[in-house]
Amino acid sequence: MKSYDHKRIERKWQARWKKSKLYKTADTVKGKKNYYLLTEFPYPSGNLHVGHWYAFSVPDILARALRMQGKNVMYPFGFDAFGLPAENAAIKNKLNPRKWTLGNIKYMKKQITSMGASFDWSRELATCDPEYYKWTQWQFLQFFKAGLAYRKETAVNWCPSCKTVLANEQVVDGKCERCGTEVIQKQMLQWNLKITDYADRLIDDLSTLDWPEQIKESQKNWIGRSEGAEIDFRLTGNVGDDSRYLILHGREGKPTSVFIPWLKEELEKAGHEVEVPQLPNTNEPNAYEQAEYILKNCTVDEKTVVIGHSIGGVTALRLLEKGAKVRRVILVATPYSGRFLDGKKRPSVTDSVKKGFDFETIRNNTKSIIVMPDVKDDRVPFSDAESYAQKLAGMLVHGRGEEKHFMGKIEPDVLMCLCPTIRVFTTRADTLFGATYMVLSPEHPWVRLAIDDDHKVLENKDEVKEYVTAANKKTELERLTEQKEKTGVRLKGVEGVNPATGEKIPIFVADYVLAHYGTGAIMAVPAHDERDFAFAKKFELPIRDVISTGKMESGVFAGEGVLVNSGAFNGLKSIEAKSTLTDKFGRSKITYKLRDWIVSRQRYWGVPIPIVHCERCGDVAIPDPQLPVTLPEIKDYLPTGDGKSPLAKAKKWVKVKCPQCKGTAERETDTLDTFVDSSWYFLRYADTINKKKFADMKKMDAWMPVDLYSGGAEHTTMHLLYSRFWQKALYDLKLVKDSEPYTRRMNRSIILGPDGQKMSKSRGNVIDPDAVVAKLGADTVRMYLAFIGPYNEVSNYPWNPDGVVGIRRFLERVWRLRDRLTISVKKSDGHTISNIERMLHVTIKKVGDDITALKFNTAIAQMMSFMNEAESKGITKAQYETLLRLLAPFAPHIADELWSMMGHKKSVHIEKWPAFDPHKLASSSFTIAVQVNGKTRTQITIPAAVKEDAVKEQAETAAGKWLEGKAIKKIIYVPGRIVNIVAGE
RNA sequence: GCCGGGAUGGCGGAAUGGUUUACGCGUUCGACUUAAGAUCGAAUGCCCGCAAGGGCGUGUGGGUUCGAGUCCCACUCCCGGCACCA
Repeated sequence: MKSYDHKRIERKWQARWKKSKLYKTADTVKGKKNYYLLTEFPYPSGNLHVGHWYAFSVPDILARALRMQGKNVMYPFGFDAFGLPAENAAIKNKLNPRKWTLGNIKYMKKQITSMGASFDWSRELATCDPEYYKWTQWQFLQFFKAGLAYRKETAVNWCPSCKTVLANEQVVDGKCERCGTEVIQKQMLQWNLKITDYADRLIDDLSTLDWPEQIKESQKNWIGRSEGAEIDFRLTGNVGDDSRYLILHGREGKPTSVFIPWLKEELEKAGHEVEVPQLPNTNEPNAYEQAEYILKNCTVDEKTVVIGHSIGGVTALRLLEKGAKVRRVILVATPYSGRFLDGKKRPSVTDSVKKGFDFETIRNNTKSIIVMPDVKDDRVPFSDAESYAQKLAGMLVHGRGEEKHFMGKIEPDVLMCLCPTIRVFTTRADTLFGATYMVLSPEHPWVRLAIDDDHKVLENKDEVKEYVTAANKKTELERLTEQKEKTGVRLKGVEGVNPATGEKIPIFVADYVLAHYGTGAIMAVPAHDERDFAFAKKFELPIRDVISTGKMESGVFAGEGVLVNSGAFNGLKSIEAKSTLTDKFGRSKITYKLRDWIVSRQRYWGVPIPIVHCERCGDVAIPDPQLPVTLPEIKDYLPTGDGKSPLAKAKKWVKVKCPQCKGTAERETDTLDTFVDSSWYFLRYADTINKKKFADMKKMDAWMPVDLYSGGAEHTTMHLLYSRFWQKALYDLKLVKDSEPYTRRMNRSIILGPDGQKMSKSRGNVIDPDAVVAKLGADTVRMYLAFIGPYNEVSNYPWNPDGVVGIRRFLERVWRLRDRLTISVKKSDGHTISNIERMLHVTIKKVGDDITALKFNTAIAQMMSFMNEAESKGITKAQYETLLRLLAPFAPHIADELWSMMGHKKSVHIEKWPAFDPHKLASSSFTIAVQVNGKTRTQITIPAAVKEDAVKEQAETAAGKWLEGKAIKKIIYVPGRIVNIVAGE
């Protein structure tokens, strides 16, 4: 007969499957359950490597097996087509990124076809297709309208080589993940997504998922939730102790609104006089009227600090305009120019707002102005605060509201701005008695305030300023690596008050305290914190042990202890002391390491952010009918270098009419991070062709959540976290029905070169799959990759060129076996099952079980064992055909060829998966081990039906040699396994 | 430092508390061949022994058990995540 010609066979069957549309998946099939098998879609780099084969052809085994087992399986394919390489190629070789990408996709599709994978190509997608990114933009705008997308000036990771902003996840060891260049810090206005709002749910919902523990742990670490306490430390010294305070509430407010009662109490506790008037006409406030009212009814003098919340801040400014002279003005979540982020106007307030201010008079009538917007405010645009701070020559403080727009009952940032208090975060409230000094980060708002303040708060302002300026120049990494010694400067003229002991303690600014974590300020407990200890040693600060460790030597860091050994809490356990002290002096607080997701990229080849910047209306969403905002064609893809995207060069495109006021405006020129594109592609697969929605709800319902998602371990804290966030955000907007996208996830291993090293051109150890396929066939390559190790565990497997040959041999043996099939002979006794029939049923069971468990390697091993037996004993036509059906998912081409050679007209891939007969699994007799005192000595063969006593007797006889001179104490018989004779002297 | 995962022949790996090393590769011997390759058959954990057989073997040390790769305790090393995160 013909020999196994893989080239002919693979070409033939790939063409037939395509022609008969064998893998086109309907959304519903009567009587079949849907199963959504997803593998991470690739970037169209232009060439298929072994990793792609491993990623796509091995899960195809599962897809095919589940189909034969009666599931309606969707196994889709697409391309993550936006991103840097296309642009780099464009810059380097003067190619159009679109043409380059589309060319690569075309070529790769051809290569992928050679895998013989059962992809449903009718659902193919590419993220650079306007029909796709129209919906990326649309979803982004839903988030924008819901306040989940916002623009903020942030210190961002900037790659000087790629000339773009990088997400934290793209910075590895302080270097650009892509090009290895040292990343620097740069202040830029960036689009952010509020993933931090979802931190708790992203952690808590992990428990509902069938994911490997390793991935869950990684995500938890990344989010970094830690439960601790915030404790307020009052300041004393040159902090304007004789100030009196006038608090002006906002629209629809009163003296008991929001944080006002709390703030009043806190200020009075510190010994200040506080006045909170009830302003007139709060429903439709008129700032002029309110200012008049204050002048008439309240005390306003040069010791007065005026605090205006929201529209109350406008009143404060009008007050100064009218000539009131005050010590300081603090605008909390103010001012706003009469428009809101949602685009709605509130006409009743615009009169007294819009009129424009006499900024000069205001500046002259106060010694300082602080503008403190809430960085997470979703009502008042942050940019308003920036421009007002500039016009007022005021200090801009990036505040953080407990509630958006500073609407919380307690707003510590407001109190901090007024000087008397610094709030610290600690997980060790039990060590409060040991806090002997405080440290603020160089970026701490109060430090910025103090060095800019007209008042003489600090006695060594210049020294502090110098330190802060130097620290700001460095990146976090530089601070860490450049200096092993702790540095810092004491803030002279102010002291903190330890709320537990009442003692006055020094305050330092030092860069070992991080600005973005907790409150950016700490209470230092040198006896129980290594870092504080090092700092205290250097600056000769007191070290007080408040936890009895028994190990404490004078001046030596004591580490963690058990019992609190201080004043009122003597003998209390740490945990008890923690909660007691937290309740008494602070409040419990949860912090996260996770930061918001910066999504803007100063790059051409990405999704344009569908926003228009209008002088009058601010940031305005592009209306739905105008979507998608398509990428304009440009000539030069190089970034401008000043932080702007190459899109800024498309002048005609940039200039638009504001959709709201129809005046001239400019388009946003940044594009979206490609992780945005991939945050929802799995939803689109459910309904790739939909022109009215990103996907039809019913169709998504048919497929989502994904049953199994296979992908690379490198996406654990990036794509996997982002897409979970995206799904939850869509869920909250009622756009999808599930709050989690993937039920089961597995991370895939990496295929190394034959030398055990990562494949790379420079090492010369790259395996070209096309070459191996040409030589040995796609079936061999697929099956070898499945055989190399368990698929559901992360490891690194070297490609063994000899090992591949082993699989090819196996397939050749299956091919040749067809010529040696025996004729079925009925056993005369009719009861006993032939050994080969028994083994076939064992194989059916094991192959099925192992595929479901993603242990393709042992499934293949079982088929090999069966083949070994089949070759020596011979098998019947029916048994052979059963083997072909088991082989079909693994080696689809050869299986279909042999199946048709057996005389079948239809493809083996639409056959039913063979069922095993449980009665046929058991052997009629078996060999068991005989142990003496737990050591295996010999074996006996016994019939299946034999009684226990007979087995024991037989074992005793067989083991006689090892029992000489010993008394048998006990015999343990485990049916089918062992007999253990326990004997002694 | 904290958290998670792991360590089994020459190699990739199997193994519900029950014959350690299935399956494949490699190696050795044999058959076929002028020869090589391919193919087929046999052997293959280590040590001692002509053999029968014996001893030792799943990172290290202990424990539980009739019996431990598997369960418990302590440790070593490797991989992954986080990390001046208070």
